[in-house]
Amino acid sequence: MKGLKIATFNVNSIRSRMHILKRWLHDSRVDILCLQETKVKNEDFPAEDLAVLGYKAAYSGEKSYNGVAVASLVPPDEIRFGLGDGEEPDGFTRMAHARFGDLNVINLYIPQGKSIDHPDYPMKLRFFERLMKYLDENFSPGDKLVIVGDLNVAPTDMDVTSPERKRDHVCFHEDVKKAFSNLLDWGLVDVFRKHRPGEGEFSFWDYRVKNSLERNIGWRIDHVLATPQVAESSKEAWVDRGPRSWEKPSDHAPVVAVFDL
DNA sequence: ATGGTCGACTCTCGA
Repeated sequence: MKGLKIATFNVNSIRSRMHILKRWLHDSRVDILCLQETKVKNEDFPAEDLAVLGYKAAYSGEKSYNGVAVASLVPPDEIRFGLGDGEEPDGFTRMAHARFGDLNVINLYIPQGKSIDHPDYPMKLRFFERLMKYLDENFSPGDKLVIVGDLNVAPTDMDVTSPERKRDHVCFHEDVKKAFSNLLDWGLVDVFRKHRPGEGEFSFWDYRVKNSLERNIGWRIDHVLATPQVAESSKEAWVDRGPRSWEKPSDHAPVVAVFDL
């Protein structure tokens, strides 16, 4: 497939972001959109609004927190949610695995971790380990696999403003950066970085930092990773800042990558 | 800028 567009977007509540999502999907016509932090129970998911735009959605959410969804112009052949390893939290609202023919797409909302001395931080690191196990058990680097989502880690000094002040941050601590690099070492390529080698390429700008978007004080924590043959087929990648400047923006902007598979 | 602002929900938590 030529020009297959895959995108990831942490919407921070899909219902309060629907006006943005509709406009953006109308304009972008991405083929596969992976959403995080939908913050909605399945019974309240706005599937009909997406269907009107031609998108079929599969979703797994809960009240107030977390929630992932995969919206696509062509529905996946198969989709499952969670890590399925019997461990808690099972990631049911943090991980989706969709298969489109021989292309596998994993959509992740990795736990943020709160602070490095909070129990959620080791839980976050454990989540990465469990993800690695999932990859080992289901794939090899020779398979066609794309992993996208809010991984809640800025992998290098280039991926955050003032890295020297962020060494103890749960999205920049050396242990979580190691977890990210373990993913790459497994056999994944940072597709966004491949196409965008420059500084200041962020996907998240904190609400709490005044005029963070205008000053570009942000983080690159939303990622598109792919196995080598898929990465090799990628044509371009970008952060779409449009939705971030629209009315009632999310903290995050969509990250888009195009593949000729 | 150790403050700040959203979203969802009971007022405080998560990010």
